[in-house]
Amino acid sequence: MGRPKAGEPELARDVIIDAAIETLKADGIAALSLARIAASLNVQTPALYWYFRSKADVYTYMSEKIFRDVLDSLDPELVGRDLLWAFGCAMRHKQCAIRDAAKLISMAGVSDEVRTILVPGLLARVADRDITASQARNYLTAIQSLSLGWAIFESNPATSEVMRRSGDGDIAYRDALARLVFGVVLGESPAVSGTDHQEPSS
Amino acid sequence: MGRPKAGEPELARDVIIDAAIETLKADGIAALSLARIAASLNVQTPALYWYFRSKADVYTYMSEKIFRDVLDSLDPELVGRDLLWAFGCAMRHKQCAIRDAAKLISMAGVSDEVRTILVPGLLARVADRDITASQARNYLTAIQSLSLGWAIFESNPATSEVMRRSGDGDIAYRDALARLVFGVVLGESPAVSGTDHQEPSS
DNA sequence: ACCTGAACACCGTTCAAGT
DNA sequence: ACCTGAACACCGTTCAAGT
Repeated sequence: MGRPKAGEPELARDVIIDAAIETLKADGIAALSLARIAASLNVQTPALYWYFRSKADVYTYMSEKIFRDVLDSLDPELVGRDLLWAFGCAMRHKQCAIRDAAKLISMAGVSDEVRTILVPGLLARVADRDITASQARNYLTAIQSLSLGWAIFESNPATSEVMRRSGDGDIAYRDALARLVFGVVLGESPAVSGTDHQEPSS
Repeated sequence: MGRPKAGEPELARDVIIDAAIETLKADGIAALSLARIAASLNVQTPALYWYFRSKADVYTYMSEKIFRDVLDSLDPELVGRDLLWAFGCAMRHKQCAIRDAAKLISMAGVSDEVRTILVPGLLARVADRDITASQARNYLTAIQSLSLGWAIFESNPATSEVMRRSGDGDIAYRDALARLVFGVVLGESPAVSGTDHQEPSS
């Protein structure tokens, strides 16, 4: 391993992205360098430039992969506010599962796939009976903003100390999410099929 | 300039932080290096290490300065939800005024001053008649998360293209903020003295 | 006390060269 | 087509040395 191959290639875009996300999980975004990603693949750093144009490019596709995983975890039956709620829960679930995922997303660009296919597809499912296309965009922006900001706040040890270090962070998040999505003011979660996230069926 | 001084010092923590924020405004966070900050002060890079322990330290105090400016812009009479609303508006106003302010905050640490004085002071003012201390923390977390995430989303050119490129971003933000703070579902801004931000009176 | 100059390890990126 | 090795500019950080 590590020497030029004459057979099938050693790397692939998916392999690199997966390794990058594993490195992110393990060491956080501060340590996420191309050198470390390459080292985890037993490859020299410039090898990555055959598959990606820049480090920013790697970030973009890491972000796409995370977003796609979130979408895949959603019940395809869901529409409207129920879909928004499930999306908000799944987004938070993913950000808890991958360390610094929110910071990665905040630094990363948006791929063509996400911009022209995934987001429009999601918006189309959200725009149901009583939600216009414009409202769908606004709701989605609010939910993504809330989940992104919340994860970033929680990742800061000083902040999370201020903001209480018990297990009620989830409750507080779901409270805020419910206010954004359903307009309810307090307490009981709305009646939603699959109030938690679902794993992809594949 | 640039040579060791025998008189009063050329630098000071405030001067450095101000120069850093000006550099941030001008060139964005990607170009915010200690070398650039030092160059804008006609000083060598290691000089900054006399005043700050690390680049992270500089970031922390840049963030503190921004937070303090936001707090200073608030009407000291405000309490409870009215204060939360004004804080959410002022936070957004500041993030619009300083490029990449949200990304800076998301990367920066929290200073002792912010953690032990400014935030507790704000929380004490928020916890009014019908808001407990615990609810105040949760509300504040939600508002800071929303404003932070919103600014980050808007800063991404691809995202803001998807999310409509008209001037209604402000309306959408205030809508979401109103749902978080007051629980109202749509439209009219609540009756609040000073629905916009105020400049510091000093 | 306050700042410079030189040095170090690390990084992203490019590119000729190997297979 | 796919990967290495060497090189470049830049970065954060340390530290002895100057005033």
